[in-house]
Amino acid sequence: MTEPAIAPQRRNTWQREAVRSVLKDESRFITAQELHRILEDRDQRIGLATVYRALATLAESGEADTIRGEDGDRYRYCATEAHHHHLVCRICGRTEEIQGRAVEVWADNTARSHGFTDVSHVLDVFGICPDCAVKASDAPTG
Amino acid sequence: MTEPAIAPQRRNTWQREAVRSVLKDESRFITAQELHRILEDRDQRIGLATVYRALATLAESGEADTIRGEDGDRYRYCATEAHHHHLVCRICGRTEEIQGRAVEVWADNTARSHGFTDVSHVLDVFGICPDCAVKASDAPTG
DNA sequence: ATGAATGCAAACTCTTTGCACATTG
DNA sequence: CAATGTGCAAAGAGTTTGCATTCAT
Repeated sequence: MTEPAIAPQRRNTWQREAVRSVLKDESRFITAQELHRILEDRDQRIGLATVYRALATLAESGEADTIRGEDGDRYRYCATEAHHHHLVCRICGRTEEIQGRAVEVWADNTARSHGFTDVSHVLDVFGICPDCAVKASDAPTG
Repeated sequence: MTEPAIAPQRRNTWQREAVRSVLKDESRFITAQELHRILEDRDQRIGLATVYRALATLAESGEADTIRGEDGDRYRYCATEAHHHHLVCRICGRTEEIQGRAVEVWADNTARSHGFTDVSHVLDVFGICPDCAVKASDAPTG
């Protein structure tokens, strides 16, 4: 089913480490371009293409999670190896990893009852985080 | 909170109706370009930009659902007005609308326990539908 | 009539790729 | 030293937009 795929060797370059580092510092999903700009602001000169490639590699190896935003793919460092979901702040983007055994079971059963097999699912929860809720109540009407 | 938004007027053009029609015939999420090609195959000459605009309008009004695929945004006609999720065949794309009260509650509670408010969520289930499962078992090894 | 919708092409944004050069193991 | 990774710029893919024209109301 899957390709013979000889596991490609991976070299440790400072670029790749820099990308990983930024990802670890962020608690939200960010785009390749955002990450690239962050590195430039730190005077870490790196090619945009390299950032794209590094992120793709990290995602492929499971070190990072991906979601598609309206402005492109977003990446986030994975704290948990295990299957999990995300609780994302609609305003600041801050993200927390959450789990829900019940949901896994529900998804599985529902799909099976429709005759589907090989079931998987995507689930993300959105809301406004405590910090942003406070700021919002402070904000003027306009 | 929301804009004053004077409800924009909508005119009934055959183009918009054609897009709606294709969408109703499909049981899967399709891209603007796919839909455009389907219309061309029917000798319905229509601008690609018009298809994009029509789909955006339908999505905005809630008549269609959207998801982002790797080849762009995909649309599907909404059978249910109410909140629902999708069970999508990973092979043929066929999609069924499903509901799960339990999941709604779980998402809400989980988010709240993390201090999040104004909660919403996105959930899609993927699998292989009965038809495709059969075809797969028929298929040769290579 | 009159303004919303269409069609076309140009413009845009995000992402990928070809290739020469630099690096890692 | 051989395979990988990097950087840059050009190419791709999907989507949006400006504008003159057409059409629904």
